[in-house]
Amino acid sequence: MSYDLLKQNIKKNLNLAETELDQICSYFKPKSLKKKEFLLTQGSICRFEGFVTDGCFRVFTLDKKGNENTLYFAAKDWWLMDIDSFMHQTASDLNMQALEDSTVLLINREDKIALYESLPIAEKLFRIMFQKGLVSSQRRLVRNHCLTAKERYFHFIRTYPDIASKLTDKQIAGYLGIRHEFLSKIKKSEK
Amino acid sequence: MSYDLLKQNIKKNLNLAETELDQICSYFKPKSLKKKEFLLTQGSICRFEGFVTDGCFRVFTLDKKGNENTLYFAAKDWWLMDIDSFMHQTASDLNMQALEDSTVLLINREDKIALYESLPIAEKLFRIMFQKGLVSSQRRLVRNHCLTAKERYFHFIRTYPDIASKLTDKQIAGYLGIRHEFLSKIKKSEK
DNA sequence: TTTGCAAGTTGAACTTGTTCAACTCTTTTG
DNA sequence: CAAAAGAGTTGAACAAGTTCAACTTGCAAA
Repeated sequence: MSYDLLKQNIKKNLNLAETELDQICSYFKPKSLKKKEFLLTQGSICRFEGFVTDGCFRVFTLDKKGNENTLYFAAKDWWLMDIDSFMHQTASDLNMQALEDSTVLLINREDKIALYESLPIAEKLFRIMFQKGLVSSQRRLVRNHCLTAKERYFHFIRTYPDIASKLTDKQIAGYLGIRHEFLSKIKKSEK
Repeated sequence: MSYDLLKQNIKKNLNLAETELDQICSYFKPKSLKKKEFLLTQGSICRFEGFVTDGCFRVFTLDKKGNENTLYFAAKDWWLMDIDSFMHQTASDLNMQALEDSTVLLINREDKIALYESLPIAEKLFRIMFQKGLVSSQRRLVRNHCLTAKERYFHFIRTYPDIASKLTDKQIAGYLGIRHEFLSKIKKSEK
């Protein structure tokens, strides 16, 4: 059952009682998407926070030059959200596209607020989750400055081999912040 | 009084009662540092979370090549912490140096845990704070990929003119992820 | 099966940013 | 005040990454 994966994920952050886990899960509704379908598009308002139970998503923005810049990938057991757009109900800068047939568990804004109110320990859970998210985002910032594109590429495929194997080189390049032609040259140079 | 600034900062995130604000503040102890003094050095364990009431800090890592990569600046009314090292009491990758004579309010780990236990709404407060921190970190990641060094420079000095004015070009370059010689050329090219 | 389209490769010319060294200008500090 | 150290500038050679165009390869749809 897909809620088990969500429960396991939560328990990695905070050890909650089974009833609390059930209560949290009760707010989440499953949704399936076909490959290439969008869960969110730039300009619209993000009305959910999501947890991937199957498949994989790509979260990216389109800049003025038309480049697709990937903020992160969300595979099975990862969270998926536009925090800012979800909290303030403002237009999102992000696109979320399924890279394969995928399923997510979604919670909407009213239910998220209700969850925080009915189960105050959920605040701690998400406090811990956002804390961890901030740590990894800051680490990535530092890596982007200290490492060359080649070093970042090998760091990525070593750290997330399972995700990397599902991606095209174009998608990986969009995450590394380089053009796919250059990634092709990187791969040729050291093999 | 310096606790007023902390209270105002907290209220920007969550509207708490005066007694709750007092309770939070009671855990924070002031500490003053002279210009160039370090609040934390790479390799040691971060035993505090801090809030700057006066002065300005630079939070950076030293990479293998000897480059100082600045993660962020923390001026008056900003928070200052190594989340990861503080939570897990592991060696920090960060250095925190006062750029001028400065004062911070510090809370240690035991007191932070006690705060969360005695005042559960503090979880919500920090959940919101970390959420906002994650949003701005992710925005910066995207900017670093979409914008050129020149664009990032002008974005920085326009967004944080008060902080930028306190910094040397070397320090700004360390934040932008470029060498200070190149920043010098950027400034010459468009003025 | 064929067609077509997206993914990946390659080369050449180009732009962005680095490196190093020499120099000037300020700011500390003894 | 003098001396030294740090901050900023400049130029020339270089390295990293981009752009564009042409080509190949793999894959999906009719």
